Order: sequence, then structure tokens, then C-alpha cells
Amino acid sequence: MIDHDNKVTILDIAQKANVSPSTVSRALRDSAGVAAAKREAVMQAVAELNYRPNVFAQSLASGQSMTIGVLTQNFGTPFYDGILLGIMQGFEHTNYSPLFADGRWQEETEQRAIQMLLNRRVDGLILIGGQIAEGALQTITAKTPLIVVARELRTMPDRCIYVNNEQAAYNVTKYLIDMGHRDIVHISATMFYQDSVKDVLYRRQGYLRALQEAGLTADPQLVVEGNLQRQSGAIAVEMMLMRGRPFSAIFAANDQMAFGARLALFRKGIRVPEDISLVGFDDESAAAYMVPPLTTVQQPARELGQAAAAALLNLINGKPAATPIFDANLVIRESVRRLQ
Amino acid sequence: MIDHDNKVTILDIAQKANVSPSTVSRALRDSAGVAAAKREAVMQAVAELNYRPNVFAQSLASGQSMTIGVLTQNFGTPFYDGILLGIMQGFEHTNYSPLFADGRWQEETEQRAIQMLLNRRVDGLILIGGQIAEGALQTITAKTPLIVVARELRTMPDRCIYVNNEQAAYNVTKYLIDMGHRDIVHISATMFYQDSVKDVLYRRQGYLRALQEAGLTADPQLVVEGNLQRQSGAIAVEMMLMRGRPFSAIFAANDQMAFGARLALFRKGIRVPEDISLVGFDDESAAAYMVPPLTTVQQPARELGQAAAAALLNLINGKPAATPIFDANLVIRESVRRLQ
DNA sequence: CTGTTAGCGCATTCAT
DNA sequence: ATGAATGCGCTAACAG
Repeated sequence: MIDHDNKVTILDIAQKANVSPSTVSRALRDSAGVAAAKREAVMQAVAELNYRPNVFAQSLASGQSMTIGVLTQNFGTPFYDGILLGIMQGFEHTNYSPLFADGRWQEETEQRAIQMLLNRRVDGLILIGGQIAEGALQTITAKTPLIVVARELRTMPDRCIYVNNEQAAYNVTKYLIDMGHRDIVHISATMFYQDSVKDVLYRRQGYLRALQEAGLTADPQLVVEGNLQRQSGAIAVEMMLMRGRPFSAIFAANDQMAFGARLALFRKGIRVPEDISLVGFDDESAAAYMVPPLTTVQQPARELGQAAAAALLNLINGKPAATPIFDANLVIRESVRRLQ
Repeated sequence: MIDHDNKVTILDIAQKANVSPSTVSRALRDSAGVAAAKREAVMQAVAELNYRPNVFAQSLASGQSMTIGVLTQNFGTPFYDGILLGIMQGFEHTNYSPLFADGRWQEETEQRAIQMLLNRRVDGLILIGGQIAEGALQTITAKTPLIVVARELRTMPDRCIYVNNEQAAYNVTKYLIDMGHRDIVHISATMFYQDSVKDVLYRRQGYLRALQEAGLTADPQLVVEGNLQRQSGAIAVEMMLMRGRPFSAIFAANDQMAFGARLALFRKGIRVPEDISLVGFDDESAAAYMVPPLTTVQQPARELGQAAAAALLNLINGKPAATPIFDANLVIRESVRRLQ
């Protein structure tokens, strides 16, 4: 059944169908008009001989590889993996297949990976996150259709697909305020990675906007800097505890730090949500398993990926990319308590 | 810098280096002997013209694609993602690059994905898990080097790379016994998926062996069937509670079910580990974030992937695959209490 | 609408 | 050790 090294070529089926090779080629890719009868004959021969086109010959002759290069950062990151999933789905019923590479958030690795992808003559490129400078990206996009996911580029806004982090964080904060909280700690992380951190910056801005709109003064004492790692969430909590500034809720800029915070609270004998309410951001699958389950923000990763695939397809076909901005959902679980 | 549609061909560099195209080809792939001087000249021309070989032409001419097909099941599963990571690393410094596809644990999707991979003339195939019948796999391996990860095949043991689940579960159970536990619940899941469930079966056997070796009688009342999903872990706990058979520890066959169990205990007001000790299996990242952090078993996913890559490379080079069996590590955290 | 003719860029004989 | 010639399998002008 699964029959691989099929040495059947287009010539064989041309013979069998009594037509010329080029007609076969045309019939196969239904380009131009082909008489229905001949097309039938071709199709039948194809089926009988179990013919499978040689992608390399196709690519060499046509200049198209029918593959899309996808550069991610650190396989295994839930959000990025979700995007990858969406991308796969987005190309599932097309003739393109994605070729993945991992940049690991290291500029050099990223460069190499992109080179590799370009060497393979990918017909388009999807970059998820990453550090590569905008200038370099423009160089690339001049020759290869390019879509950037989960990153916002000033110079090419129509090529970027991302989530409105500011709004999401605003929603979180407003939710906490509506639940009666006034002293809301925000664990941020704005002094690290170049670009990935922009999201975090937006989250902080959303937090601040919600406070302002509610007429609350934003106390700088309530904002702690972490580094997105779990550990830093724990440290942030300890720092707040030492600081002595009272608070009733914590909004961490990502789930990892929320997990760390949860653990630190646990170690201090502080209950969640009875004593302190806690909200994260990302909806990692772990969030739902916490004790208690964590209220957090779910980013539509899958949808981002699908949109990226669609946008790239547009680009390849000469249409405008059409890159929507996505909204995230607040997932309410049991880690927040309503204050009287 | 990043210069893509480099129309520089082997002819251009042949001219520039004052040699024939074939010499260039030879120099590039240092096949046969090439005079050091000429080789130098070639290399220099290559550098100056920023030449990049056309993979398609190479593949078409040589019959090799320099890509390895990798079929996973459900992107985003931590264990499998770890394997993917290992595979990527394993090929990092070779000339091969992996081409990924997702079978989603659906036989039909899997078939299609493998077809796609084979159509792309991959030089080798790595299958992670999956449902495809052994017979079909033998058909494939007759024509394409094949390695299977995280699955044990009776008919081709030298092609399989997996973890010794029985031993790992034995270790878990022995650990619990050493901590003073006698009534150990095991949440299993042996009546579902075809093959993925074999691991779970081995885990149960390890559990039983440890009990026997300790001279404890294995009480069937203490084994509950789940379905690997989180929810079923919760149900299992409820079932045990209703059953009335006392127990002091729970060993769940995977972390998901352990998470579910944890939640159910939490809902019933039963403390972990004060009242009940809990151990999982998989070491999902969530495990370390639980309250309290969960003792569990870590499978060397990365190593499996790397070993798979190495084994496949061996196969391609005509050497024996060399497929080691891996051991898992017990990761001791705070969810187990020592009984007096 | 269809067949003929050329390459696509490289690896690999075969000679030398 | 090196050059010339051939072909990998297919697409794309080019003619009819």
C-alpha cells in the first residue's frame, strides 16, 4: 500500500495515456485547458501506475518549493506550540507544507535557521517571535513573502499578527477591580529580552489604564519586576511581603511567574484566594491544574497560527495579507475572591 | 547579508575559479581527490560570490533529499515535544534537516502525513508513537530507514527507542513502600488506545512487581481504571473514597490523572501530603508548580530524540541502528509524606 | 487545445 | 586529478 520509491515518471503515464508529457503535466496541475477526455485518461493512468510526482523535479523546474519556512523560538513553549499547531492546520488542505526550525531566542541560531530555510528555497516565511532586527526582516521580505507572528513591527504592520496584550491586561485588572480589589500587585518583566518583552510592556500599560479609569492611583510600590521565569514570581512575592505595602491581589504578567508566586504564598502559609487573589497570563495547561485553579488569560494561539498561514497564502497569491489583531480571553477560575 | 535568490550557480563559480563545473561539485562535497590549489580557488569563489547550492538540483541529481521525516502525535504534548527537541538537536550539526508532520493519533491523518513525507523523498523516517500497524511499518522500512520512538515493536526491536516504564513504576512504588506506605492506590488506564497504552500497562506491572517483592499482596481493590485524562483522575479518587478501602498513597500512571486526583482531594478537604501522598508520572512542567510540588517520574525525552536521530543516521550510513533503552528518573518533591 | 523543445542546477559517469 | 557529456523528472515557452 504505502509504496515509496515509485520510479514511475510523467513519461510512463504519458505513454499509457497516449498523450505527451506536457499534457500530463497540465492535466495534473489543471493549468490551462485540457480536453476532458485526455484528462480522464491521464488521471486513470496516474491511478493505475500509482504515480507520485517528484517534488524536487517540480521545484527545480518551477522555481517553487511548495514549502513554507516556519521559525519558532523554543519548541515546547505552550503559546508558541499553539501557534505552530494553527499553522499546520492552516496549511493542511493546501499544497504547501511547513518546514520548522527553532531559533531558541538566540540571534545567531535564528540567523542560521533562516538561512537554512532560505537555502531550501521556501516560498514563504513565518517568523514566530524572535530577535532579528526589523531592517534584516525587510531585506528578507523584499524577496520572500513574510509574516511575523506574536511580534509587532513598526515598519511593516500589515505583516504582523499578534494579540492585543494591552486590552487583555486591562480586562484582567478591571475584573479584579470589579471584584472589589484596590491594591493590586503587578509582577512585570520589562527589562529583559528585546521584543518578547514588548508584550509584557503592553500588559503593564493595560494594568495602569484600568487603574486610572477606575480612578485609582497607580502605586509604583505595587509593581515588581520579574524576568518571566517561575522563580522570579516567587521572589517578587517575597519582595512585596518585605516591602510591607498591603495588597489583596496579584496580577502576574505570565503564568510562570504566577506559579512561582503561588508557591511562595504557599510556603508563607498565605492562602489563595482566601488571603490573596492571584491571576496569571497565558493559560498554560498547568493553570487549570493548580490548587486552586488559576484565573488567567487565554491567548488564541491556534487562531494566530491559522491567520498567519492564511495571510501568507494571500501574500503568495499577490493579495494583501490581511492581518487581524486578536483579542485574548479572560478565563475565570477559582483563584480570585470577591472582597466585601 | 541575508541574501536569498542567489542566482549564482556552480557554473559561475567554475568560471571564476578557472575550473570545470564538475571540479567545483567535487570540491564542494570533497568527494574524490581535488588538488589543494583548485579547491582553494573554488572555496574562495564560493565565498566571494556568496554561492548557495540549490537543494532541489542536488536532490534531483543525487536522489537524496537530505531531509528526515518526523511524525509526531499532537504537537504540544510535553513528552513528545521533548522528543522533537532532541531530534532537532540530533540533526543540528548534520546536513540533514527534519521535516515535521502531525498524525494526531488518527490512523488516517497519520497515513496521509507519512505519504506526504514519503512524497518529499525523505531519506529517513522517525515515528513518535502512533497507531500504524507493524506490518505497514515493515513495508516502509524495506525502502526507507525507519526509527520508532516511544513505542515498542515486537517485530523490529532494533528500530525502537523507548523508556523502561516497568522499571520506572517499580521505582516509584518501591519508594512509596520505603516511605512506609502499604496501601497504595494505582490509577491505571489500560483499556484505551492501542499502543500508547502499553506504557501504562508496563507501569502497572512495575507497580505490582514492587508490591510482590516487598511481600505485600496486591489488592485489586486498590487499582482504578482511568483514561489518561485529567478528569478521570478525579473520578478515580471519588471512586476510591466511595469504595471505602483505606489507603495512604496514590500512584497515578500519568501526571494528568495525578492533577485530577489532586483537585478531587482538594475539593474533599483531604490534604496532600499530610493525609494522602501522591505521585504522578511524566514530569510535566505543571508538576513542579503544583501545591505542593508533585513527586513524579521524568522521562528523558530529549535524550530519546537525540538517540533517535543518531540511530537513524547510523541506519542511513549502513551501520546498525544502536537503539538503547532508557531509564526514567524519579523526581522527588513534596507530595509524599513518610509514615511512622 | 496539444506536442516539441529546452532548460532548471547539480552529480556523475566516462574519458583523458 | 580533471573536463566533457549525460540525465535526474518536471515545467514552461514555443509552435502548431
